[in-house]
Amino acid sequence: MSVQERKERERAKRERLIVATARELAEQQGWDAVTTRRLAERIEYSQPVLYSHFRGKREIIGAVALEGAAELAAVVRAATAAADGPRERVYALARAYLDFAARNPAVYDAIFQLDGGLPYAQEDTPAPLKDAFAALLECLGDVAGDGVDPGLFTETFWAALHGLATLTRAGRLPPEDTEQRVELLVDRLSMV
Amino acid sequence: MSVQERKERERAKRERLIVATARELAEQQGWDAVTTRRLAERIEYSQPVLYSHFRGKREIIGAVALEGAAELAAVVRAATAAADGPRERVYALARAYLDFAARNPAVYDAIFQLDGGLPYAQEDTPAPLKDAFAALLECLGDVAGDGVDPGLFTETFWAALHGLATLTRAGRLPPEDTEQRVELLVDRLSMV
DNA sequence: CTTGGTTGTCTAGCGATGCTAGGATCGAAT
DNA sequence: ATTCGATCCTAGCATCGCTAGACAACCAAG
Repeated sequence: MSVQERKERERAKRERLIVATARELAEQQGWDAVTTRRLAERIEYSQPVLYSHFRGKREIIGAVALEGAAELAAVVRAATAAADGPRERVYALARAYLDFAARNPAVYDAIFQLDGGLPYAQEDTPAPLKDAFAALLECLGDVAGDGVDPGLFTETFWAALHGLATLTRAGRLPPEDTEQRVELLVDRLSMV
Repeated sequence: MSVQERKERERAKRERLIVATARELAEQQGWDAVTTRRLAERIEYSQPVLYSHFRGKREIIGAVALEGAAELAAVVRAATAAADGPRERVYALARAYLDFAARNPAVYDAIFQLDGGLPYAQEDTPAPLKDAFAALLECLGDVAGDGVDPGLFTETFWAALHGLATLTRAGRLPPEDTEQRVELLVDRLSMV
C-alpha cells in the first residue's frame, strides 16, 4: 500500500508543479507563451505527461484559476478584516481587489477572462470560485442599502471593479486616475 | 489616370470586403474561427492577399474594432437623443451600450478585449475610438455631479458597464437580473 | 532470481495556425 | 508587339494543441 501512496504523492506533487509553472510562465510572458511544449520543457517532462494530468491546456488554465480564486478570496478577507467601519472596509476591498488584478494579471485573466472550462454562477461551480464571491459578499452585503438584494449589489459592485481592472490593464483607461475612480465608485455605490 | 483610380477603388472595396467578412465570421463562429485561411477562402482570394492590405490578423481585428466603435457611438447617440431628461438619457445610454455588446459580441471584443494593435487613451488614438468615448461623455458629463470631473465620471461609469457586459457574456454573471443591476448602477452613480 | 504484465514515459507525427518567399501571370505603356 | 512592373498564387516554414504507438521501468507471482 505504501508504494502506491508514495506514487500518488509524487503524482500530486508533479501536478502542483505543472500548475505553478504554468502560472509562473503566464505571469512572465503572457498566456500565449504558455505552450504545451514550453511547459513540458520547464517541468522537465515530455508533452504527453501534461495530458495524463489534464485534459488539455484549458484545464490547466482552469487549475490556475481555482488556485488564484482562493488567493483572491484570502487577500480580500485579509484587507477587509484590517479595516474598521463598513465604508473603510469597502475601500479596502476595492483596493485589494484591484491590487490583486494588477499584480497577478495572468491569474486574474485565468479566473475572469479566459476559458478554463469551469462552470460559473451555477450549483456545480467549484468551491474556490463560490468562496471568492462569498468573500466579496461578506463585506459588500453590509452596504447594499435598504431594499437592495445584497447578492445583486455585490454582483454590480464587483462588475464595476472588474471593468476598472480590465480596461486599465488593457490600456483602455489611463492608469493615473485609478484611485479617484475607486473613490467615486465607493462613495456613490455604497450606502454607508 | 482613370485606370489607376479604378484599381484603387477596387482595392478599397476588397479591403472593406475583408473587414466585413472577418466581422461576419467572428460573429458567427467566434474570433478563434477567423483564421487567415478561412478568411481568404471566403473572400475568394489567396492568403497573401490579406497581407497586402493588413500587416496581419491583429490589424484586421483593429479594422473591425474601428468600424464597430463608430457604430457604437451612433447607437449611443441615437438612444440618448430619443430620451428626455438627463436621468432617462443615462438609462437609455446604459441599455443601448449593453444591448450593443450583447448583439455584437465579436465586435465588442474587437474594440475592448482583443489586441487590435490600436493605441487607446492617447493623442494618436484613432478618431472613431475617441468619438465613441465622446458619445458617452456627451450624455454622462451632465450627471457627474458637483466637483467631479466629467471625464473621470464617464470613465468610471463606462467601466461599470463594461464589467457588466463582459462578465455577463462570459457566464460569470447570471443574465436574468441584468436590468436590476443597470438600475442600481444608474440610480446610484448618476447625480440626477 | 526469473518471468510476465502493468504502469509510466517518450519519440514521432497529425492537422491546423500565422506568416512569407519566390515564381507565374496579367495588363499597361512604349 | 514587346518589355516591364504590378498583382496574385503555390508552396513552404516554424509553431501550435493533441495523440498513437513504441519502449522502459517497475512490481507481483512462480
